[in-house]
Amino acid sequence: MKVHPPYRVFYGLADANNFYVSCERLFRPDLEGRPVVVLSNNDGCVISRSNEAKEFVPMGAPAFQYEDIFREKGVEVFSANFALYGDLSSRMMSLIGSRVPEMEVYSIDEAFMKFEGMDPSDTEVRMRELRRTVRKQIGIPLTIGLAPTKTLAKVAARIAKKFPDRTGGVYLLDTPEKIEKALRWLDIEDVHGIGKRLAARLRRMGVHKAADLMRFSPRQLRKKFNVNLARIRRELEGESLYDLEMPQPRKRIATTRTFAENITDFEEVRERIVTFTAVTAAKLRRQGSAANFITVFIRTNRHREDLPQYHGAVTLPAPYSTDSSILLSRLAVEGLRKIWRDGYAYKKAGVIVSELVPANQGFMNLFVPPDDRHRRLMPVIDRLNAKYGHDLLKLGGQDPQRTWKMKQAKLSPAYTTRLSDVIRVRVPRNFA
DNA sequence: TCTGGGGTCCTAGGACCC
DNA sequence: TCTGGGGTCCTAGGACCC
Repeated sequence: MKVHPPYRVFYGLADANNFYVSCERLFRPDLEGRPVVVLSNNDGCVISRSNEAKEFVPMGAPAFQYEDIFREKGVEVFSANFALYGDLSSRMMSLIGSRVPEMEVYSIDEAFMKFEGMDPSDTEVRMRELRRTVRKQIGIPLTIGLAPTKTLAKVAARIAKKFPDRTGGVYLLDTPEKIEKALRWLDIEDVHGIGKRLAARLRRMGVHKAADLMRFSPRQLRKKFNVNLARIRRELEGESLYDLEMPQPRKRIATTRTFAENITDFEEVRERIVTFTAVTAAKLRRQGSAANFITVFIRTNRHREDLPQYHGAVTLPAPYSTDSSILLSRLAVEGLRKIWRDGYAYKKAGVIVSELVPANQGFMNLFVPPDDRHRRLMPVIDRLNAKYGHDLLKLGGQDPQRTWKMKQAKLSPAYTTRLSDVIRVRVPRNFA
């Protein structure tokens, strides 16, 4: 059922270009026009690439396999600096939010917008202004797509990004003709919600472009694949099914890490698990939730076929809904003891809390009263950590020396969030 | 030697109930 | 002898996203 114009509602997608790389370039303008990549935790794999680097580094590439190429091509390499990216992201989002009627922060570098009852070409003009403002005030280059549905706004943004010269970084998909042309151009795996697996199955059925999906009715797609693909098809035809979403509390919160080295010692893993739990509990408190279950897992390096493999996981119920670092850590260590097997080289571990409820109206277990002391202690810990840094207050189970560290060989300074890292500008005496 | 982390939703299949 | 069928809940695993 094709939806015809005039479209009353338009969705916009504002998408930062190569966001992490753009954040690094902000303080290193000399890197403009040069190949730059940002690596994941532990300097493991490539998670952001400048346009120049995209030519020879695939997304997700293991960094150690590309060291020679980085050297040859003169690629500037950065360890991920999430404190910096998070801070720039929230500045960017507040600025965007102040310039549009409705916005949904979709990810660290993307926001959906909604425009109702407005003239699309006026909106386009405003989006070009917004793009300039963000570039000027935050320093981050944006791409913006506008269309009658969220899925099409993604398509529009992709076109704007692919043809910056012709679009000026903003593209409006506002007529059936333009939409059809876009869908004939767009590869099926580039449709939002269609991943590698689904794309492979679709291509085997002769669906190579987004437009080819229209040969199947939503009912057929639902039957052969799933409801989601049926919805995607309808959205691609201009029928809006996905509205802006308001921020919801997380249903699960996790802290997991790959270790820089293999660990065989129980005490070392236990210390990390306690730290992961403390971090998780702090995230829990920040969103005002309490958990009913905690999952702990440990695993060996799955890429090492020459070593014996083991993956252990266990989920334990809390005696009552809790956000206490102390109680959750106790449970986590109890779980770790259950899954621990001597003789393996552990490479990764993590903690996940689930079945979250609002902290102030948690389900009470009549037989195990919540420990009120923790309830008063935790906010104190959070305030002190916020004020003096995360390493100040630790639980008994954490190593006060913090003997372990992520590998972060190429970390940039925390320019915007740590006073000692703020850039100093020297102004000549006779300036201005 | 070195291969990320944090989320969401959907589906299939088993258990159980009436 | 006849061996139903629908609903619900739960879980594991798949698929997807950035």
